[in-house]
Amino acid sequence: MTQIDLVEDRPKLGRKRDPSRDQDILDAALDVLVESGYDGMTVDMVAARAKAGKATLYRRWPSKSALVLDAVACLKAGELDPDTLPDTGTLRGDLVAMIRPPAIRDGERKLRIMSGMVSLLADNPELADAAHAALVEPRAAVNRIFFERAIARGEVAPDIDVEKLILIGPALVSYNVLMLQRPVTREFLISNIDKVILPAAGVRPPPTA
Amino acid sequence: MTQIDLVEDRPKLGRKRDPSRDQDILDAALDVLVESGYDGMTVDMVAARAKAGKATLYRRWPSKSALVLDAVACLKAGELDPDTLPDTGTLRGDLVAMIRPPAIRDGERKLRIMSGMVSLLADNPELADAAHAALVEPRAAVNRIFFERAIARGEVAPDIDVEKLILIGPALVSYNVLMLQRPVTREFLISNIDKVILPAAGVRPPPTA
Amino acid sequence: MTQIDLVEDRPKLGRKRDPSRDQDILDAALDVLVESGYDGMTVDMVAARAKAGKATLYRRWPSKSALVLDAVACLKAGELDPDTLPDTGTLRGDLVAMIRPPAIRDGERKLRIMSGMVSLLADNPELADAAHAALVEPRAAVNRIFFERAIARGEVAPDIDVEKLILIGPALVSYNVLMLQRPVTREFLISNIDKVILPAAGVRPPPTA
Amino acid sequence: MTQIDLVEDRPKLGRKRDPSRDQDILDAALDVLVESGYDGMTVDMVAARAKAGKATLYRRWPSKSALVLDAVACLKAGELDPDTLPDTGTLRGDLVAMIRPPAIRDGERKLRIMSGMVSLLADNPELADAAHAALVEPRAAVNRIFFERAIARGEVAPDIDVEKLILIGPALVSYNVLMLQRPVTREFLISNIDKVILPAAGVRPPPTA
DNA sequence: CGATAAACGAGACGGTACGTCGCGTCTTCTG
DNA sequence: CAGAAGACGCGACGTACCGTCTCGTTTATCG
Repeated sequence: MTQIDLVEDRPKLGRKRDPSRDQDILDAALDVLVESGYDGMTVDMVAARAKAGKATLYRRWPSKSALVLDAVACLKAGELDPDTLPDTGTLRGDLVAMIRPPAIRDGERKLRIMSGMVSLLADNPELADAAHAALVEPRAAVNRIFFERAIARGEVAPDIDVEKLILIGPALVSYNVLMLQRPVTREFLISNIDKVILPAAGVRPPPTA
Repeated sequence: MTQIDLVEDRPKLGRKRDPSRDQDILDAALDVLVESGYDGMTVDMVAARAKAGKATLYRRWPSKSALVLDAVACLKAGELDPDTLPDTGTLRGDLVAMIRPPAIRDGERKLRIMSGMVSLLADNPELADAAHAALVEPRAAVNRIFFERAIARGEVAPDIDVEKLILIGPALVSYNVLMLQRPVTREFLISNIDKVILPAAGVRPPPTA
Repeated sequence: MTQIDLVEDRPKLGRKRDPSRDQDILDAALDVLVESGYDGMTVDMVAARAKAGKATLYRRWPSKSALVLDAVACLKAGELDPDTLPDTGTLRGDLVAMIRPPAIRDGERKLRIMSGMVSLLADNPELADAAHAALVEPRAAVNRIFFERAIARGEVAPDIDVEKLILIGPALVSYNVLMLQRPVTREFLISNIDKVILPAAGVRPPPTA
Repeated sequence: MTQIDLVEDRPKLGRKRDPSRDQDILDAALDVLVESGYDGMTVDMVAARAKAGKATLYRRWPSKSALVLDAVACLKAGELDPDTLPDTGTLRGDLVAMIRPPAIRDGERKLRIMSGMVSLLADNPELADAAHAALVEPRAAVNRIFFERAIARGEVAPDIDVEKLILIGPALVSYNVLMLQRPVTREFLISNIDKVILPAAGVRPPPTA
């Protein structure tokens, strides 16, 4: 992702890079990142945890920040499997069904990981793309499916701005976690749905909300 | 803001702190911050730019992050003067009237400055409060005024969650700038108002939108 | 010695270098050098032993080798005090009187220390001068005194090449220790005097030798 | 020399070692050694220069130092051929006849090469032996022949310490080159003969010296 | 003659030391 | 005494080298 391969048809002499080292190192980097935070993380820590030499790391990534970003990019959990998505018959039902403790924890973890890297994104546009594809897009894709189902059902108008609506939730959560340092609770997520997302989608929330 | 004064009644012996140095240093810090980013910024850079010694900086702020945060906190432009706020008679009119190129640029600059500090917030709750008070609250307060006017006018229902609504805009903008690295355009801000904020407030947007 | 001072009349602002650190560091360097040898010695070891930061070392010496050489240059023991020199009345007596176990051990130690640095001398002529002044010259000066006394006594001809004669002993010892890795014994030193130095000086050695 | 063959009766399967690589590598090692000095030399440099892989080097020599020592050991020029030795009829004539510009240059080159390895000798006694056999002994052997001739001629007493006398010259030269970093000149070598070696041998030097 | 075992060039690997740079503190001198 | 200048202890960074291991290829001997 971050290392650009310029070679065309080099005869590939010499020992090949062991691809399994990549994953070992990325795993180690994630572990250390979660435990120590970006600033507290050390390249030597990662190398030691992965039982690798520092040169092996720097042969693959040009800097600590590139390594960390790649590690985060590989976080994409498998929650986006369309077969396991809930299908409750209503947009609200689907959105609420996605609120599960494991998902909350996973999202909060991702966000805290991201927090150390926001400053890196400004200098590396392509890294921002990678982070987006890895962290944002999977969750947005789930929402996109829900909205498309709702449009097919006639539950929401077909001319709504789906791309904007699917980002409202992530945006509100990110803002609360990163900027306001508030925890993510089920109530907060449900109020986001009922008070912002559904109205924006033109859906009347249930009277109890 | 961040520097806590523990002294009570020190006889203030010797030379007194030159208060003008504070502003010089903060200005220098902002300059360097904007030019080099948080990670690229050095305390020595700031001291040299302000023609100050490092000890003078550390006598006033306990760390680089505190200094930077204070510098950012001083960015709060005077736009929140209630007398200069637009009053167009409609909620949408007020919100749209706040979209002015200088404000956009200023906000975008603040956010990019903030980007380097997101990681600091996680470790320093009080810094998070300070950042919130300095950067988020002023803009939120303006929105709060608009919403309260709209409630007084009967334009929106009095039971809406004002505190949540006033943060939708900042959240969407932050997310787009920091996470997605997208520029802030007038169209984007207006679509936020018409497609998210106003529906969430229960106000029917104009048919042209 | 190794750090060349280019300044002329700089106003000497800021904190001064603590000269006592120089000695602490040199002492630590010598300790580590003797314990671990040149190749086994680490800059971090020296810094840790001296309770100094690596930057403090590198502020004073441009490299590990320069530091080590300076440390060795400071080895000059005070054995060359003219007042404590033996004066036996004969050249041979004086030379033999200098053969004392402590001096042998000290000389052997110096040589072993030097062994790690011979390669450094080739690249740094001025360092070679320093090493010579510190390690060779003191011993040579003692010999010079003995020969001048002998000349004054009429024991040796006044036209002998004193500068060459005073180096025969050090040269033979160095060669045996460094090249041949042989130990320095009293017998070896005495045979040097009787079989090489005295004949070269035109003095008939005693019949027992 | 340095590589010890432990095999007994291995069926010598597979491809055999190409003996020509040995010399290529040693030549490359010497080139790099002379150009860069011992510390500046890298194993990769040698391998690249010899168009060999590092494994090929390490299959033949256990370490960089062993390789270098072997390379130096192969420097032994053919000057020790007894048939080509001068035979002038006097000890001084023979010794002086060995002073030829090519020999001076060769000796100086050897010594500078040796300078990088002195530190290795302390840790590797067997390497010291090898170095001695390769670099010292050939020259000493020539001197030994000269002295034995002189004894046979009755020019010197038969009870002199030949083994010590033959090392005076090498010792003085080594000391001047390695320690004092002085060049080797014809005058220096002749004065060694006339002022040190011949007196030590009990031979009266010519009155002109 | 084909299989097999080892040597070969190339270069990735784990490890370790180097020399640099940044942070936050301490020291010296000047106003 | 505050303040500018800068040295200090500490520790992470990114580089370079050593000696080993792994590729794919070449070469010699064995079955």
